[in-house]
Amino acid sequence: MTATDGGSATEGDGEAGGRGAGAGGAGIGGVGDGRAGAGSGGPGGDTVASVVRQWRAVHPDLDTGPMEIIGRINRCAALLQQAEDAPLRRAGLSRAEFDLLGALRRTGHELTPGELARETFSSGAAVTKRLKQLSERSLVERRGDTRDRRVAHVRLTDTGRDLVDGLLPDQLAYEAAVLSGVEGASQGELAALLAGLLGQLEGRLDALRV
Amino acid sequence: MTATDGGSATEGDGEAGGRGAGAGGAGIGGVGDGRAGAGSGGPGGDTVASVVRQWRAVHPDLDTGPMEIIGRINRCAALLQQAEDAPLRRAGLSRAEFDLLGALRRTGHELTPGELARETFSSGAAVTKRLKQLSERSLVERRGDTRDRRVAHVRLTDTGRDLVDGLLPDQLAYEAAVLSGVEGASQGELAALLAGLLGQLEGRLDALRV
DNA sequence: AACAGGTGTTTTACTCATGAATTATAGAGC
DNA sequence: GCTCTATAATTCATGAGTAAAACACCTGTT
Repeated sequence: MTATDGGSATEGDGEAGGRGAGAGGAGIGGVGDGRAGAGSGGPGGDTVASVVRQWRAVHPDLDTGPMEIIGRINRCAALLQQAEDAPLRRAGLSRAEFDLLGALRRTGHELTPGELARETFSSGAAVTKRLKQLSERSLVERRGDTRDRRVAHVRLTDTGRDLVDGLLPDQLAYEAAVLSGVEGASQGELAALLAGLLGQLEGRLDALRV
Repeated sequence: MTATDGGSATEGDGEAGGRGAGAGGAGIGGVGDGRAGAGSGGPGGDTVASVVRQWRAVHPDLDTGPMEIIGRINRCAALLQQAEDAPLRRAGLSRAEFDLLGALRRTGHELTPGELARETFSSGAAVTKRLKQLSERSLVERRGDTRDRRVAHVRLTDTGRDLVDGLLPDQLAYEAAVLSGVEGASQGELAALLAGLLGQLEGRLDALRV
């Protein structure tokens, strides 16, 4: 997120912790958190709307359209990340750890550290560290490949599997509650529009990485 | 983002930073980055869709609806954050730094460090550090309050103002390019739906923070 | 005037994630 | 068999961000 976006992302998704973790900045938006003084999103507007108004007052000639989408996505992500992990924290897991366990659970088979890194969108170093901690907690196990001794295979222990399976319904219920303010039909539209955008982004980002 | 979300946020968002910064994890999604092996989003679907399919295969009884929205928001935010800062990096600024400068520019007046923290959705300590760096680069200046000597007032230097004004059009053009794959009418719908969601989140999150 | 309590900012200690370097291994070409 | 290159995982050094402690200062009360 950038100052143009009126939102913050965080630090990292799943991943970025140092930063991450941190929730991103406020973006062009630099919107603040709702408690913010400046753009508290007056009557009838979210904080991004008020940031956009500020920018338009200063630069009336610029097309602020992109901010209204990108800023809101970043801002929503930042807020959701704070909210989202309540059920996880009760289980003593970080989001990144749950992501890793979830990747193993949903694929249903062993994964190598490299595959886990790609799957969870994080660096190999981060995966190495998480695997160490998770295996100390006996949630995952590693075994070496018999043919290629460079590679390891990671799988969930029974305990790990049970933990994920127990947590998942809580997490989904929590997320459903977070979204409950949005009408059912709108939720469907939103999901569809986001799918379109995401498809474009996933296909094109490399090309745009100027 | 959590494993339920099929997306990552990155490296941090406005607020939470530690986390952040990193590009978040892949969420229940743990979707990977598009280059990921597993859920490469086969024909006709983004990566979140394929993650959702994996979860449904394993837990057919669960309602995966929330993942399709939250996962995509997180994943979009993660990808946008990587892409977004291309113009910024050319200027030698991080997003967080640009957010801070942008807050000063768009409000049009001096802000205290505390106000900047709220405005950019980050911690006071982070603002202190950024101000130090930005003032070493002569992009901002501080002055003490005459009445209350605890507080400082920060303003853009002319150089800082010019930098923001020069960067903003590039940043907006870049964001417009990123969104160009989405039809104009859909962009409007998307912005409106996100505004609705964000309004809900900003109003309700405290209540949900169980 | 002195104190108690509160607020704004900075400092400190720590965490987490990254990229680059490192180690160990595989496999192709000669 | 030996060398060269590529790949998988781990370790190392660094940077960003946080929370909490420390500081500095204000303000109301007695």
